[in-house]
Amino acid sequence: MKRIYLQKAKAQIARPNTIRDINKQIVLNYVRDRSPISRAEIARETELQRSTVSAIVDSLQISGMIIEIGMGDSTGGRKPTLLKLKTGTPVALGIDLTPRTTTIAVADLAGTVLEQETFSTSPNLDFMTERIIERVSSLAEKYREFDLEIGMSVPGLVDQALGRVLYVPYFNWRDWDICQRIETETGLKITIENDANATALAELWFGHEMIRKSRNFVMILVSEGLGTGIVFDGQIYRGEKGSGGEFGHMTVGGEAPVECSWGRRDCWEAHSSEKAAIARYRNLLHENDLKQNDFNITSLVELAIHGEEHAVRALKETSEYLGIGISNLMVGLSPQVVVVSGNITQAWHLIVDDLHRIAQQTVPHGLSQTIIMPSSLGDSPTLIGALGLVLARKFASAS
Amino acid sequence: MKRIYLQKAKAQIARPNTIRDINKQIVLNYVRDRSPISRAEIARETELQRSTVSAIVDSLQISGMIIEIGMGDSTGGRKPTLLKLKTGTPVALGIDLTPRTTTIAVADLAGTVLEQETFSTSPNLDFMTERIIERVSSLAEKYREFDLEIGMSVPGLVDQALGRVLYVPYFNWRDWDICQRIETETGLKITIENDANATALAELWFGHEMIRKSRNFVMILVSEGLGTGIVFDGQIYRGEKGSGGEFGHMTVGGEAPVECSWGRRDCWEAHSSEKAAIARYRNLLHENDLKQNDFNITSLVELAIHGEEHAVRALKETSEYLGIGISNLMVGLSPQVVVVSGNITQAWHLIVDDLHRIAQQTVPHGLSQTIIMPSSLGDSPTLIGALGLVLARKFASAS
DNA sequence: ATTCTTTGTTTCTCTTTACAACAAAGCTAG
DNA sequence: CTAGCTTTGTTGTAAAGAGAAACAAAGAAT
Repeated sequence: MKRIYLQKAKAQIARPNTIRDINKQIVLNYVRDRSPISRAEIARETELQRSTVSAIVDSLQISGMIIEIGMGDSTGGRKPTLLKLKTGTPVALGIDLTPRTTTIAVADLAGTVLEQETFSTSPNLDFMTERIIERVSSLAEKYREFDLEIGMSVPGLVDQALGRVLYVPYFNWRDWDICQRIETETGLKITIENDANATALAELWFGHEMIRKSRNFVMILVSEGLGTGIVFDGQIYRGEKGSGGEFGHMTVGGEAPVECSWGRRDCWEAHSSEKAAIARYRNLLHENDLKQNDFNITSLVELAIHGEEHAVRALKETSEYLGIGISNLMVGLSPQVVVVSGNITQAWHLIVDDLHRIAQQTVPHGLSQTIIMPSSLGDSPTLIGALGLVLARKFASAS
Repeated sequence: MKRIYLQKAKAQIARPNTIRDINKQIVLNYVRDRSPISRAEIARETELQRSTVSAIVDSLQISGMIIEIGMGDSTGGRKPTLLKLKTGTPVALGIDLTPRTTTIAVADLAGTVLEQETFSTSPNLDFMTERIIERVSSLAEKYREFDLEIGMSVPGLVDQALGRVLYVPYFNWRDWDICQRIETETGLKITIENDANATALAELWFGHEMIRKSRNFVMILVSEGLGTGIVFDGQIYRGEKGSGGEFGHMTVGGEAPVECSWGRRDCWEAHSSEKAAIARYRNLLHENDLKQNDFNITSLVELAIHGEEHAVRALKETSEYLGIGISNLMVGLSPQVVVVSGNITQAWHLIVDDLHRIAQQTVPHGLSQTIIMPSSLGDSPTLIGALGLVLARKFASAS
C-alpha cells in the first residue's frame, strides 16, 4: 500500500522491458542467495516458467554475472545444471575512511576482497583528497578492462543524492567534494554513504542470516561517535538530505562524562560512545593515568576482557546507557533485530546482559521480541559496507 | 536499491499483466491528484503513449473508478476530454473507535462522507462488539449493490496482518477479534489499523499538500496517550507485529506528573499526553478544583484560548516536553514534516513557539529544515484515517 | 529393455506497450 | 471562408516477454 509520487512517474511507469528487468533481478538474487542452484529449482520457487528462467540465465551469463559450475545429483531424472555467481572478477572498489585508517579494496561480486591497501588517515583534507585520488586512479588503471564501480563510506553527514560529504565531525571537514573529484579523475561511477548506513547495508546483504532475512532492523555503530542506520522494508532509510538515522543525538537526559560531537551532554552519543567509555575509565582511575594520548578503545576492551576491574566497570556503565537508547529504538520502531557494531562488541559477553536487562525493563512484557546481536562482519564492517554500496546496486537493479 | 526477499518471490515476479497493473495505478493516481485532467496530459507527463493511456482510461471507466466530465479549453487544437474520479458512489465504510465516541461512516472514492452515525463508546467489550456489528451490518445491507470495503481505526496495539486488536489501554481490552466477527457477519473485506497510523495514512492521502508530497513524515497523535505514526518512503511503517511507531514510550528522563499507559513516569507519553496537561493544570490550581470528573482536554484548551493563566501554563509546559520528543524524532529520522494531531492543536498559536524553540536547541544549525505543522484534517482525523485505509488500498493497487 | 522422472529447450499464443498513421475537432490567417 | 496547422483521441501493426505445451536429453526404476 505504497503511495505513488507523480513527480517521478516517468521513472516508475512499466515499459515492455520492465517485466524482464524485474524477473532478471529476482533470478540473480536466487543465484546469489541459494547457490548452487539449478534453473529448474528457480522456476519452481519463483513460479516462473522454466523457459523464462532459461532465457534470463542466458542473458546473465552473457553479461558475466553468473556461471555454470557443473551437474548436480539426479533426483530420478536428468541431472540439473548448477549455477553460481561469477567470482574472482573485480567489480567493486571500496573506499573506507575511518578516523584512524583509510582502506581501499577491490572485490568481486560475492564481496570477496581481491586486493587491499591501508594507510593512516590524515586530518589534512587536501592531502587526503590527493592521496585517495592517486591510489584509486592507480587501481582503476590496473583493472581498466573490468568496469569497476566505486563505493565509499565516511564517518559523517553525507548527501547521497548529490554525492557530497557535508560534515565529518572528527576532523571538522565540511563540504568535501571528493565524489566529483574521483569521478572526473577516473571516469568511474561512485556512490557515497555515511558509515552507519553503509554498515547497515553490509549487514543486510552480507551479514548473519537472521539479519539478511529481516526486513526491518537497526544498526548501532559505536565508535568515536554513535551512529544509527535504519533499514526499513529492506531499504536504507535516509530521511531528508541524507541526515536520516542520527538517533545518536536523541535526548536521553542525565549528565554524560563527555560532550557529544555536537557539544551536548544529555544525548545518547555523549553517554554511550567509545569516548564516553574511555572518559569513564579515566575518571575511575582518579586521573593517575599517564599515557593520555595513545590510550584507545582497543586497549580498554583488551583490559576489560582480561578482567581489569575498572575497565569492566567503565564498559558496563557505558552499555547501560547504550541499552537505554536501544530500548527507545525498540519501542519506537520495533525492528526484528538490533545490530551493534564497533570495537565494543569484542567484549560482547560483558555487556550483553546489561543490554537485555535495560531493554526488558522498558519494553513491556515480551510484546516485541526484538533480537539484540553483535555485528557479524568481522573487524572491517565499514569496508564491506563501502563495497556493498556497489554490489547492492548491482543486485538491486541487475544492470 | 531495495533488497529482494526470496521468501515472497512468487508475489513479486512480473507477469504479462503486471505491466498493465502498474501503469493503471499511475494513471488512476494522476486522475485523483490532478483532476480535471485529459488523457493527452497524462500521456505527456507519464511518457506513456496516448494509446496506452486511452486503453487504461477505458478500463478504469468500465470498473467505475473515473468518469468523463466534458471538454476542456482548446490550446490551438482539438478540445481535451477531462476526467475525474467518480464521486458520490459509496465505496468505503469507516469505523472510528475513540475512547469517547465511536463513529461509523460511508464515503466515496474522494473521501467525501456520504452518511455518518456516532454513538458513545462503552467499556463493555461484548456490548461494543454487538453494537458495531449491528450498525455495520445495517449499512452494509443498505449499500448492498456497491461492494464496500471496511476500514477501522482503534486506539491501541493492532496486528494488521492477522486483523486482531491486541490491546486497547484505555479500556484494557485484550485480543479482540472484531475483524473476524465483522467479516463473517457481513462478508466484507476489512482492514484495521492503530489510530496514529491511520491518521498518518489520512494525512498522506488527504492532508495538506506539503504532507502529501513528502515521502517521509512523522505523525504525532496527542490524545489520552501519545501515539506516533511514521511514514517512510510513502508507506506506513509498522515494524514487527504492528507495534512499530510507539515512540510515545521512549525514555526522555525526568519525573512526569502522571504515569503513562504502561505505568512509567520517565517516558515521552507520561510528560506530553492530554492526561499530563490536565494533571499539570490540576497541580497549578492547588487542588481547589471541584469538577474532578467532567473536566477534559477540550475544556482546558478552551480556557487557555481565552487566556486563563494556569491553563496556558499547563499547555505550554506540556508542549515543551512535546518538543523534546519531536526533536528526538527530528534528529533520528530527519523527516520532511512533523504533523501534530489532537485537541491540543486547537491552541496551536500558544504552543508553536515552544515547539520550535526546543527543536532549534537540539537540532544543529539549521541542518535539517523539518517543518512542524498541525493536522489539516479537521476534527475527525481518525475517521478519515479509517476510510483512508480502504481508499489508499484502492489507489495503491487499482483493483 | 522399457517406462517413468526430471531438466532444459523450442515453438506458439497471449498480453501489453511502442510507434505510426489517421480521423476528429478546433484555431489561425490570408 | 477555406487551407493549413495543432491538438486530441483512436486504430492497426510490430516487438518484447511471459505462459503453455510439446519435445529432446539424460538418468532412475522396475
